Amino acid sequence: MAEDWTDRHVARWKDHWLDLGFDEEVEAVFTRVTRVARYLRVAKTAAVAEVGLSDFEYDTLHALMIRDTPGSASPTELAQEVGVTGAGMTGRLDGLEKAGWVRRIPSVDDRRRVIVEVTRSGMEIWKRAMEIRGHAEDDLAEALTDRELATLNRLLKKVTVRSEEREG
Amino acid sequence: MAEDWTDRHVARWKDHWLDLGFDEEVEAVFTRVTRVARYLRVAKTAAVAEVGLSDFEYDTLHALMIRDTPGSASPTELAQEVGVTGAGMTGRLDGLEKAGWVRRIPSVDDRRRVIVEVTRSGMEIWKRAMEIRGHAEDDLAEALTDRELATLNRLLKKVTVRSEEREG
DNA sequence: CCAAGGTACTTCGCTATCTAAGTATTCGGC
DNA sequence: GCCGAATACTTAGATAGCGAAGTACCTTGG
Repeated sequence: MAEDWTDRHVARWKDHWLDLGFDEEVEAVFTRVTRVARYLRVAKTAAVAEVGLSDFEYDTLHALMIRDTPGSASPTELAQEVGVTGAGMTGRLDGLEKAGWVRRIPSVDDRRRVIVEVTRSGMEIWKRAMEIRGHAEDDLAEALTDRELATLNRLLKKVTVRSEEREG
Repeated sequence: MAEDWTDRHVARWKDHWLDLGFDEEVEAVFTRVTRVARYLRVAKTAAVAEVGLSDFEYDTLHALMIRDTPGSASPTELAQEVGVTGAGMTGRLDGLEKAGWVRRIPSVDDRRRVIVEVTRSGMEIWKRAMEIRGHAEDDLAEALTDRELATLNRLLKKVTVRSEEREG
């Protein structure tokens, strides 16, 4: 199999790492994970741009949709799920609300709270973006057989389980 | 094996995806890749903060060091390698230069060009950050046996090879 | 050898996001 | 039942990064 960027990277740095105590295999795995994630991010950005969404708009709508209570959440919950601060989420929601993709509803039982709800048009644009994004992912997945995909999934899960332990 | 976030995510959305034509296994794999990358990013941020570097400072020094010509590059090359625009790199280098971690040297044979060079202190702080970051990665890698790590690497490479084809 | 176009970097104005502080509301112990 | 602490969200000010325009320099074709 041909070389990838990571192979060249590792070959170049093998010697330098000796005194840093780096494990070649570990470095390669995480370099590849990071590079796949980076590719996915760029591909996603391009995909969602096709329907007129910017990256962070899609991410916010996506977080809103894939919850236990799809299409409804508090700003704080959304902020945690997409990994931005509360202030950042306020800004995102301002934009989404102005575009008509979500609306803010004051909570009745706790007047500090706000309920964010996706609108019909918000749901629709998200679905369209999802679809295009899915094609990009399917295309990448074709690099693997079904069996390989299952193995990859199994091994990755071992890693995510540990990472989620670490996150607490 | 216990559930991870992705398992719950997929279980929740299986039904909704039917009409979007999503493959459960593909979605799970890329969700996990993204989540591992996110964990690595957060862990790296914490690691490099310990030596007093912010994320983007470390990334820039790192790109400068892991090249064919370690410790020396043009702003444009660095910008491409870390994935920011030229303007962004100008800003980053301003900061790094002020901190004394790199210096800008005007090129003699082409006076449009600038050569960015790491300084002694820049190299040292990068190495210290590298080391701490390495521990975080090793810790995560312990979720796998050597054999599993090798398999994961082999399968991930198939994916990166394809992604690099797509990137052209 | 000069003009037109390309390249390398920087500056400028704008946006998304951050931290910290502010506002409004609810909770909990006395 | 009240007052201090906690919670939910927003506002304010600062910063990193983007795209586009600007500056300086090099290259190339006539």
